[in-house]
Amino acid sequence: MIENNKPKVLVLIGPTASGKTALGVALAKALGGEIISADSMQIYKYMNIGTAKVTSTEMEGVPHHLVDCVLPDEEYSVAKFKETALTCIKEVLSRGNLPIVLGGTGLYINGLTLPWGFREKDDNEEVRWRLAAEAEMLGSEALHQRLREVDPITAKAVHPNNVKRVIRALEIYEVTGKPKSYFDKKASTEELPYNYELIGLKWPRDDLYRRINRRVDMMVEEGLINETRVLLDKGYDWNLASLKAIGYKELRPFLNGEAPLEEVLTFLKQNTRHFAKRQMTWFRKDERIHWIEMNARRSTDEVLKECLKYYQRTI
RNA sequence: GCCCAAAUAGCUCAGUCGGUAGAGCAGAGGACUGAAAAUCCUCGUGUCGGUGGUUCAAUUCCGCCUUUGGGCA
Repeated sequence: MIENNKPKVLVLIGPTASGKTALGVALAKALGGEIISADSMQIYKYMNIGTAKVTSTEMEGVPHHLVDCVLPDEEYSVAKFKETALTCIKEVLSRGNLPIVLGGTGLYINGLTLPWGFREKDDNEEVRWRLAAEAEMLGSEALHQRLREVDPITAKAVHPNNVKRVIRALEIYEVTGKPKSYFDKKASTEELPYNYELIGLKWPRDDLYRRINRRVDMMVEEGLINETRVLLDKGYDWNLASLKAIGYKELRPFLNGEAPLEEVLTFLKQNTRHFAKRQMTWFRKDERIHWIEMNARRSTDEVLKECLKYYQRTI
């Protein structure tokens, strides 16, 4: 641990259904903290059950930020997240409280806690749209070929089939006139304003999968289907990034009368398991993370104590 | 009881005109810098139901048995 006088920020990560929400509240109460969510879906309003958003009773009076503050059809991004999260952290610190960043969106966690400097706005929906149409017409290989010409470094790192990322790289080039790899290199010199202490929750695969399956059933009991209907009634459509969240998009065939509920729920559980696996892949390689071994027998109190012990050691 | 069909990877099923077999899904591993709960990449040996026979060689052809469907009584 390098000694400096940067303020400490606690970061709690883990896959879905790992118990972050409850532990976050417990930590905040023990340390005088406030929660700053790093979750790309809990940010949206009207999406409560499906995103397993904290309820006001679960908060137990602990302030939660960056939850429930963007409309499902509003544009959002890592860059915006980083900007608002940094503002939030500053405010929490000014109140003399500990900022606790909590979430499972790996991109957001890295965007905030690694020296990823985001420039002035460099995304452009129109360009993106046009490139997508071109990909459709010319094929993904042709688009990748074009990227190879303007930015061979990025082209090498992105698989031709990953059209979305090929498009993004070309978009950066069109909007800024410079290749993506140029910015990636440039950003790495940014100095971080805080000492981020990362704690991760690690579950045995089987246990986590069982928790996921159980939680999906609970979501349905709590009214997930109705919540989805309400979103559609409000005029939000299936093409929005928000409606592509796990828990909503899987319900579509059922709501259209094309598939029985049971079938659709099996698929939803499966997608959630796949997602959890991807989250674990993302975080596993991050050597900054201090892992807490979870299992069904450990009480929240015991886990809390372990987290506190680790946190206090870093002071 | 008789007739027909099926039996191959955890599941659903291809296939081998006889030279020991491959897809999808599941599962596992991985990538990730302004959509990320998104997007994408890699990984397939299993008594080819059992048992006898024909054959240099049988998962493949033939007989019998078992199980599961379906039909006829």
